[in-house]
Amino acid sequence: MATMENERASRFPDAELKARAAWHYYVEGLTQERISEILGIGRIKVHRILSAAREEGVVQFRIRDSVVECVQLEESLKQRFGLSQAVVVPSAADRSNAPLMIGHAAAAYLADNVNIGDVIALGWGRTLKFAIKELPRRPIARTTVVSMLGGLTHAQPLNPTESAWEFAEKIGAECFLLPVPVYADRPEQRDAFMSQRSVQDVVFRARRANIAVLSVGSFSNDSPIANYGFIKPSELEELQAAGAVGDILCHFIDAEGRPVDHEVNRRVCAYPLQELSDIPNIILVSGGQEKVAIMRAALANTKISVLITDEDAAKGLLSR
Amino acid sequence: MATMENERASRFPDAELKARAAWHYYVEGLTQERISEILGIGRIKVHRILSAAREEGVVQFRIRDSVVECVQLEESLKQRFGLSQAVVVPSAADRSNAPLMIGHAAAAYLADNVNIGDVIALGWGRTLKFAIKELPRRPIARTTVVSMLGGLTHAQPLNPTESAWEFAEKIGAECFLLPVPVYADRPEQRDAFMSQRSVQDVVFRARRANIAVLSVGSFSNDSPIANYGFIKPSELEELQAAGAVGDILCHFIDAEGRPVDHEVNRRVCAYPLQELSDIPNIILVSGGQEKVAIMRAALANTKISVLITDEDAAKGLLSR
DNA sequence: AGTTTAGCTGAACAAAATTGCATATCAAAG
DNA sequence: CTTTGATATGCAATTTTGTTCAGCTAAACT
Repeated sequence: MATMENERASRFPDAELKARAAWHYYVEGLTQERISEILGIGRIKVHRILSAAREEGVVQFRIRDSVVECVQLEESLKQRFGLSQAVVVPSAADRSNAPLMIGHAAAAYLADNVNIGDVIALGWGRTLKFAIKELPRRPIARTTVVSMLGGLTHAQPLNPTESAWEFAEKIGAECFLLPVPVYADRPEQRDAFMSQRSVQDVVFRARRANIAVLSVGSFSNDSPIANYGFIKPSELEELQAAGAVGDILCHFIDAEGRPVDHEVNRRVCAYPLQELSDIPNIILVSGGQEKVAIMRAALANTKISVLITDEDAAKGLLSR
Repeated sequence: MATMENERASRFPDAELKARAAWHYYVEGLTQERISEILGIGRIKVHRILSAAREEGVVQFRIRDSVVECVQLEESLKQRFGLSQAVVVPSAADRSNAPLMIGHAAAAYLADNVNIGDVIALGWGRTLKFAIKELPRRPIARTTVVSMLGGLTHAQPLNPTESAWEFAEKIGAECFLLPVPVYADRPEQRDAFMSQRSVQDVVFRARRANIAVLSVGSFSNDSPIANYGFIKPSELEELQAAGAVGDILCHFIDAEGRPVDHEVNRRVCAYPLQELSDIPNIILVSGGQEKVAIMRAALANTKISVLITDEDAAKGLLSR
């Protein structure tokens, strides 16, 4: 197996300093200058170390009180969509921060709800990436993480394989990956890939998962699926023309949640949509205005039991 | 029962705003000015709300990476004192912040280690107060908190009764208090108090606890036991002359951990020291240079199983 | 050696956060 | 309707934090 270059290495490899500085700054409440004296380093370096600590999730923030309005939305969502649980966070003021905020909440949820022995089937998306990043690194015995999606051929920072690996590493889980590209070049190749013994084995494990964590993608142009270029712009247009409102597990579906009839959906190497129902507890993590349509579609045709989202999306889902 | 004035009410009763502001500030990383626009309030008010949020523990900070040197100390402590677990945090740069730092760690420990059905016997101290304050408010089913100490007659911010109540409230536990003063005026009164049916009942419950959380006090002059004035300065001197190095559960003990022979120890209304051995899992939370002697004494004569402390104290305990 | 390059560093500046203080607001009491 | 006291607000001065940039060092390359 090739060397696993697990993201660019931190600029400050000295975890000791990061942790110490973070303690003094966040817990003890000292000023950065004071910390620089204590640690015997420059003030600016302290600042940079603290930034790195936040960046890497060495310090985590947890907001305890629930926001009243959000709690109401949670209740409405549970009722309307038959969820067992809903988490609604305040919407990010800055649109592009939505994944950050929702990911944060998802991390908190997962930290509290993954138990010994759980098998987690994992989807993919920017929001999930943030969730995984913020997950505390605490081993949970006999857990398993199984990726429901193939990988990207050229390693990208945002990659199903990478996400699953990182998740597994955080909770000390065994990790199973689909050793195939997300999209094969041709449908026949997809079938060939998927019928591989090793692939079938991983899909089988995913089917036995008790938790699925997944996200959905929209057609907005900052969507990774649009930008990474494994689907041609022309195909994206065709998909939309065919009624697709977005993707779930890289399958494009229409407003009713049904896969659209398009070649792309026959090239995808992923856990089959219709088999999601084998997984008892499906957690959908997604939010932001632009995701409302695809979220509604996903909710319509998949038995989601937990929804983690933001106010904007929650209101959008509940309107009309 | 008199009205329970549970600490001065927050200056900003609007939990909604606090939570929202905290999300935007800590999770999304917005500036206070930007938040003031979003929430439609003054910039300075945002600042004050955030302060209140920190103050009240609405936001919590968690530092994930362990500090290498601390981990080594933890190992040494476990070995040297036969502990099942040890937690060592960096020492506060500012001496007076030690309780804050250690309390933070204790809160994290308790949050992870209190389980459904646990019965927790609780001591008292500044460090414990901080620990309780930082504890996340999450109900844990069928838990019980039992105070091992009597209360202060004049309500003080730092009060065994208050601490137990707050702890119980945080985890949704039933709460049992010792309805007597910490120190009776005369030994005979102590005996009378302690033989009360209601008191015996609480002591009995404490004896059945599976977890005890306690701290120790030293003779340093910022120690609450010295300042609150229920022990006269002359008595404190006598105690020291008699060999006492500090107190555990308000019993004064010598360097070997044995109660000194002094009237004060016959006036204390608390769970009896020698019965601590009935509680299987005793967590000692304390730290700072000046506590080394009393901590060593406590460790010598009580089967502590978990020690939560700081670098200074850890080094002190391990030296010689 | 001479040159290039990447990585740090801190000085100087810009932005943001914090605090003390004066003023404004409001409700209860007169 | 006024007074009074408590509380809340914002201004301004100050401290702290964040950012940019130019210099420095040392390893890598020619």
